[in-house]
Amino acid sequence: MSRSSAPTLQDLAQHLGVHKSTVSRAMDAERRHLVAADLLQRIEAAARDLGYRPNHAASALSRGRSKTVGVLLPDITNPVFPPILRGIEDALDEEGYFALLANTSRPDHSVDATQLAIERMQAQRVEGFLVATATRDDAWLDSLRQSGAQIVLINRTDGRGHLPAVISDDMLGMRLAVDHLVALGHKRIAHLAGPETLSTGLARRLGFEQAMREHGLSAKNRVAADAYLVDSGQVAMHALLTKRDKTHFTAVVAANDLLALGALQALKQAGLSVPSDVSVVGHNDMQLLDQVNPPLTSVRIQHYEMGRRAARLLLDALRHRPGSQDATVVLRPQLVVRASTTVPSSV
Amino acid sequence: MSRSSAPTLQDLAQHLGVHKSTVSRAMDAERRHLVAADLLQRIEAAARDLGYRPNHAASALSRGRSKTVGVLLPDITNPVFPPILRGIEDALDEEGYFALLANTSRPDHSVDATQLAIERMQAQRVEGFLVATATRDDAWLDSLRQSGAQIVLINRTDGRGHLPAVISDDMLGMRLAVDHLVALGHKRIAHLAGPETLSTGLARRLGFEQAMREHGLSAKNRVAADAYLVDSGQVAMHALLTKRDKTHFTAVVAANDLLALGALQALKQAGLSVPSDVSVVGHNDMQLLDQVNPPLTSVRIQHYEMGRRAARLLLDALRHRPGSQDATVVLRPQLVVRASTTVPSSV
DNA sequence: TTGTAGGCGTTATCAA
DNA sequence: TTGATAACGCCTACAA
Repeated sequence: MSRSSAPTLQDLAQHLGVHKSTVSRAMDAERRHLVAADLLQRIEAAARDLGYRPNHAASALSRGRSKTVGVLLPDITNPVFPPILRGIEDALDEEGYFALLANTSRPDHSVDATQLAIERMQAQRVEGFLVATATRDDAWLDSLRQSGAQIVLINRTDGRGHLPAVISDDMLGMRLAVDHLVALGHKRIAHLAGPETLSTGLARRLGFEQAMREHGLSAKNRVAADAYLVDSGQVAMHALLTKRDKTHFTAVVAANDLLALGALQALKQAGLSVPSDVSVVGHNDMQLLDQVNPPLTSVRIQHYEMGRRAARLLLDALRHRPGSQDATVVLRPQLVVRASTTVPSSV
Repeated sequence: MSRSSAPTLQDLAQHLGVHKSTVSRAMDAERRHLVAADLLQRIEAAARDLGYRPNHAASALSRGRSKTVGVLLPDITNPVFPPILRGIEDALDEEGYFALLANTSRPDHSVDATQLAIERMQAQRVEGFLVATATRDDAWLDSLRQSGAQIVLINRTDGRGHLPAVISDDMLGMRLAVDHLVALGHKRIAHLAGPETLSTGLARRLGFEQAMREHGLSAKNRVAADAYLVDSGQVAMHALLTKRDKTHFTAVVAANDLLALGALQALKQAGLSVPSDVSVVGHNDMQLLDQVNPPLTSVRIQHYEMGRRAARLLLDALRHRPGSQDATVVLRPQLVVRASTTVPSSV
């Protein structure tokens, strides 16, 4: 009597002396009302007793929906992504979906990890893609889209802006940072920019320039880091420091927290102290930023919400719900003031 | 001629005038040699042309393997888990597997999130589970195991130690911390313990006690935090400070980095400075710990390796490979000395 | 070396 | 309200 493998609809049906179609109906919330109330109860009881578990693979095959979406991240180990992923999974969870994750940045740049990941995901018949790895010139995004895949971008947009996306208002974020510094009395403010291959790098640089312009200040003091990494920030800051004399600026707005941390190190090495000599502002407000030395003023981005909204948008599209298709959702950042910014010492 | 949906083996076969079984064989590395070389070439070419993608749901149904494993984490947002997950995914990736992730700690403790996650995963027919959420008295783990599921624990063990697990040597970790402090000249060392419902909390407390005993020192100075959180650490440290006079100890070994950060805050509030008044050691060496103030000495755990090895162990079990089944892999931690520890000031 | 037939567990469409 | 039948796409015998 002990079955070696999991019981099926057929087993249940046989056990109850009804047809499997009936049991199938009983299992589906949408069609449960077509089944007689008492029979329904017996079926549910039997399902519990025999420990019935629906076989997703069979259902996926039959209805052509895998209840699965692909998520492309550079690297979950980068502190901005965990909250985004958590937001995605919470939203997917509500509709019974799972995320298939791929970390596309690999130590060995042997093969195109992105392409491989996409192929594996397509074999799994994911119903759509959430992409947090877009650069401004990704060809694969276009061809993926043209193959009919549903896509929602997160945090970054592609070059054309053709794809639906959920991002943070990067221009606004930079304005908040600049306004804050100007209010403190700063006039000579430098920008530690991110890579311009990423939409965030570009948008934040533009945002910085515009904000400075609005205050009638020069935005010439700039370097770009080649990646959003602490080391890159340190190198870039160092370059900025040696390029000009040290007192050429009294504050630095970094395009990203990791860059800001690198800047902190470079400033320290140059014998400058933060914030008394130079004020520093980061971007993202990632975890533990309140514990560093000094606690970093930063532009807080709604990472969790970004993931959640993106997943919702994708699910809406999959259900052919009206939901703001082909829309770009722009979330509002917020300045978090901590100890790394203060009034300029030497005016 | 344009097909609306993805081409199948059947489509390919028809296109080539062969039978779908032949095409099926050509697609499988294990049985490819049974197909004539020239035919194989034509099949591969056609597959490329038509853009054939294997349908995973169909193959999963047919062979009863989903190529998917379930991963249970408390919360990916906790900084210890991203590297573990990355290790898991890198290992799974190599064998064509995907991870289905569930964050079991939810703001609303409405229903048992773990139970729900497991059910959803079982419906997806995951082939096994990687569990990083075990407490020392989890009943569900036993019943899951008894239902025939393959399980490998990560970072924490269950109470009985019946299940295969990959953990860090917590006793050794504490000894490294204590030895370091004793070598610096500390004699009165306190322990900021973690919850004893978790195997790590217990093992680290025992490790602390044993290490102290080996040095002929008293291990009486202890408090336990109720969770591995900064706030809990602060509260617990505060309790320890008020319970006795402040100079009752010259160093604190925390069971976890977040607790150590909380301790840092509590000490600061009490007007004590680290490390000149009190030395502090953390555990885990999570990211950015080198950026906090002061940079924290900590016991580094091989998180990435832990995830990777656990996933490998599970895959080995699934393949019925000999692989050290039912074994517990214990990884070696390493002390990372930074600025939060120094010689005791008042001896 | 290739073809045939049947089944994996579920859902959809009809018919009763 | 329930039952019968035929897919869904692939895989595994077994036969040719």
